[in-house]
Amino acid sequence: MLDLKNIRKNPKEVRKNLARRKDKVLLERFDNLLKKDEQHRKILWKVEHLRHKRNEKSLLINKLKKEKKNFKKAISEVQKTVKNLEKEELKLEKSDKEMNILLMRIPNLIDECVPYGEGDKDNVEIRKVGQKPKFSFKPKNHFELLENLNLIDSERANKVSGHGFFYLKGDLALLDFSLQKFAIDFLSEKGYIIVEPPLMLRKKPYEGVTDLDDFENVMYKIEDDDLYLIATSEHPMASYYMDEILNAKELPIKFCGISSCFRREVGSHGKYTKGLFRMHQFNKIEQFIFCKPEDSLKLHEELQNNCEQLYKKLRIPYRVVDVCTGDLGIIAAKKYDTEMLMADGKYREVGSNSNCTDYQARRLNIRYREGEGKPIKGFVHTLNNTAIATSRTIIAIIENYQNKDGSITIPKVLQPYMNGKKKILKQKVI
RNA sequence: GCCGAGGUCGCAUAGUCUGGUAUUGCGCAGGAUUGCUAAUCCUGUUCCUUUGGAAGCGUGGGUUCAAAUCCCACUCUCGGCGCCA
Repeated sequence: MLDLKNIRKNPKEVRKNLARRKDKVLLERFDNLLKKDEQHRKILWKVEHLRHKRNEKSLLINKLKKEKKNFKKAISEVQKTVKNLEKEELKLEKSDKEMNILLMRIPNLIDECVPYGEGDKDNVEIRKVGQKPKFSFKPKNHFELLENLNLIDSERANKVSGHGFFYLKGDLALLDFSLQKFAIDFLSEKGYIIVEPPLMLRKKPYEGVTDLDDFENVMYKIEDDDLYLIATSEHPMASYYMDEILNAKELPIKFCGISSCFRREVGSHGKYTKGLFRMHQFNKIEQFIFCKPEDSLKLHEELQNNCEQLYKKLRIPYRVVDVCTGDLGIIAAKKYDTEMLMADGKYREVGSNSNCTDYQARRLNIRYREGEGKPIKGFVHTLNNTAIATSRTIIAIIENYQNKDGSITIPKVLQPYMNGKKKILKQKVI
């Protein structure tokens, strides 16, 4: 959510920033917001005026009552005002709701250096790291490899849970755990606090952390309860401090979240869906930071550096792209995507690093002050980046580390986590 | 799940029975005073179209000219009991 006061103060500047997205509908929406705000304040003034009239009369009634004078006439007089007020208050309530929805749908102001583009095709490559592996044979897709090794069962998962679910078995399940522990150890050493959050959240925190459209397309709702399965641990970590005031002396606060993630993935059929790339449920180690506004740019780079170090240690070729205006989404002011090289020679997203500035914090009402007893200074900045999403990283490992006989070499850094095993071989059928 | 107590502005606290300007202290900001500091005093500390208004007492309804206060529902926290991997 943007600061309405700032919009009122600098409507032209805000409009200019939004215009960089080259989205006509958005600009119309923004102009509509400005118009609505003007109307809204008129209604507000009217309501307050009527309330004033009523309050004055109320005081008079009280005075007459105390003086044991007749107050019946005053009451019948004020009733007209009250009726009128009720009408205007309904208008105000409606206008207030409309304003809120409009404001919630205005995206974050984008950082100056974000490149312009219409979609993910226009993202700008910043760097490419690692060598493309050379195979003396035609490399296979991870799903085929995993099926041949008896490490995955999608048919039985489909039978019991439907499309998009899998049983990971044997060394594949172990590889998943190993990747998580590898990332946890790395971040823990850097001082990130390990957090295992709730896997379900109420609607209120959810409205704070994400775009409203996500409710239909992404989130699973728990029937009979006001609860949603989390789509990423970013969400429970961001809402951890909801409605709280942090002490700047404690900032930045760095979290390393561990969780399964649940996504409905509505409308993403046909987009490279075979196998582990798009699952309804996967595991992710996530980095999350609360910080002072002046530190967020620098920490955004730190988060980026962290995940790149992990990928370098795993020796998987990757590239980093600067996400363009059209692919940025609503919450982030600036975003880097990290993409790993897959067997078909294409780079695919494995992690996403967002600087949300104060947009999320304003929605969640997370403020800070310079010290105990000092006045509230403003909203904190929040940032999040994937450390390792196991499923997608597993794809990259399987496809980049495959051998001619169909076995998979385990990356050196993961071998200690895999009981010293160096290779994944065909498992017994079960 | 049951019983009990509670939720008041940044923090603490009074008011709730018996409806009538939300009290007081602390913190913070600005000003006055003062060799400096401290103390003291004044104003402010949410929103608005600011010589003035309005709102705000966990949330949402209701009753009323008027609700922190009365009624209903919900929610969270704490304590006790029950169930439980």
